[in-house]
This record gives sequence, structure tokens and C-alpha cells, in this order.
Amino acid sequence: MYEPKLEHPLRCGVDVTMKILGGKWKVCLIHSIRNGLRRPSELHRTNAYATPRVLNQQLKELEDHGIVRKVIYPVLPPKAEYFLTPEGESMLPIVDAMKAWGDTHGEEFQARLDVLAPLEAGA
Amino acid sequence: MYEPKLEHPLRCGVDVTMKILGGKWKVCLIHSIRNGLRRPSELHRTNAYATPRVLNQQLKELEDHGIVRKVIYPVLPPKAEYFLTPEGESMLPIVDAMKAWGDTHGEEFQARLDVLAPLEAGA
DNA sequence: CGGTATCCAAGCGGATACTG
DNA sequence: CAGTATCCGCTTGGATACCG
Repeated sequence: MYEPKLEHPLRCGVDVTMKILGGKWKVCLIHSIRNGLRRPSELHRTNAYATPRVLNQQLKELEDHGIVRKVIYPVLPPKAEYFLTPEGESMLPIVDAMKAWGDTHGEEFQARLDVLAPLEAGA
Repeated sequence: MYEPKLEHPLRCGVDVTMKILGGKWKVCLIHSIRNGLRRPSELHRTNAYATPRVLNQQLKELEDHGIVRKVIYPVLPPKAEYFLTPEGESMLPIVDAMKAWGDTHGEEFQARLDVLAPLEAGA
């Protein structure tokens, strides 16, 4: 049995938020849902770089964490939709701030990465 | 050579931000530095659940990404300090929003986790 | 005090194939 | 269309010991 020396309780508020948003696609998913993309196929189309399985996984976690609500319609062909819960909507300021920052600083950051990458490769 | 089928370009601004803040301790570190804790030993003391090595790692990445600046003083015993760059300071609204959200919703979220955990264990 | 090297466990996320 | 099962690699980050 593995017993970590360093437990990591959710003490600082930051940890709580990161625990929820930490997945690779979670902020993207919240952002997509907020923009009216509710069905799994739509979410997959806008996040085409992730496999359906992974998106489904992360949506499940968001659901478990109370951030999104899933509605399954018992029809054929199957249909499902995701909605933000009030909790989820209360996270939108964070998501918006993250998107705004990235949109503003993205190119500059990319340039910095381009400088860094060769250094690692050449080392 | 590993060649992923799904590349993950930094297209949506959100990805850029998560690339920078995605590490387990990065937001905590930025927050700590902003509160005037600059020396490695101080940062380690406030983030006692992480090993010095890991903190150092993440600080290095933050430095490479242009978020913090490191000043090494050539004295004995060794001394170093971290400061936020202007880029780093421009992220503070995000960090603050994350902290505020976690502080507000932390208990409720913890309660939700406590309900979830037994379900997994019992299954 | 600050930093590094080595080793390694675990979790996350991706590939693929399949069912209702 | 939506979801699940299985498999597996990579990355992350934690343990420990050691050097300047």
C-alpha cells in the first residue's frame, strides 16, 4: 500500500479551484457549454483534438463536481445535453479571465516557447 | 519517436493560460510570491506539502514562461529571491478569482467529495 | 540555504474496438 | 449518436541522497 508522505489537503482556496479545473479540457468544455454548445457531438467538434472518450470522462468529473448538469433524453438516436449549474456559472469569471489573458498574451508566449524549445533539443 | 494522433496546438486562449498555470503548485506559488514570500525557504514553508525539488521545478517553469524573475545573490549562505514580472502581475486577477472561488465554495465542494468517495470505495 | 541527480509510482489522457 | 471496455504510454511529481 502506498502511503504518501506529503498529503495534499484542499486548504488554500486555489487548490479547490485547480482540483476542479485541472483537467486538460475542462476549462475549454465549460467555455464551450457556456457558448451554447450542449450536445456531446458539438463539444467534440469544437474540441476536435481530444477523443470523445476523454471529453466524456472530463464531463463526468465536472458533473460529479457539481459544475455541469447532464440531461439524457430517452430518444432514438440518443441525445444528451450539458448545462452549467449555478456553481458552474459562478466559475465563469475565472474562465473568462483565463481566456482573456491567453488571447492577449498567446502570441508572445508562443514566441517564448519557440525560443525555449531549441535549447532543450540542442542540449 | 512518439507521434500523437491528436496534437494540441495552443489555439484557444484558455489553453495558453492552462499551459502556464497547469502545474500542481504554480498558482499557489504565484499567490505566495505576490504576498511577499520571495525566498525559496519561505515558499517551501508556506507550501509545506510539496517537496523543495518540485517547487523548484515549477518555479523554473514559471521563470521560463516569463511569469517570475529569479534573482540569485552571490553570498554565503546562498540566497535567492523570486519576483513577479509584469506578465506575472497581469495574471493576478485570474489567481485572485481562483482563490476567491475556492474560499467561497471550498467547504461545499469538500462535502461533495466526501459523498462521492464512499461510492467509489464501495463499488 | 539552495540546488541537483537519480529513481520511480501513479494518474492522466490517448488509441482502438465494441455495444445500445 | 452516445457510451463503455481494454489497453498502454507519457508526463508529472514525489522520495531520497548528495553537492555547492
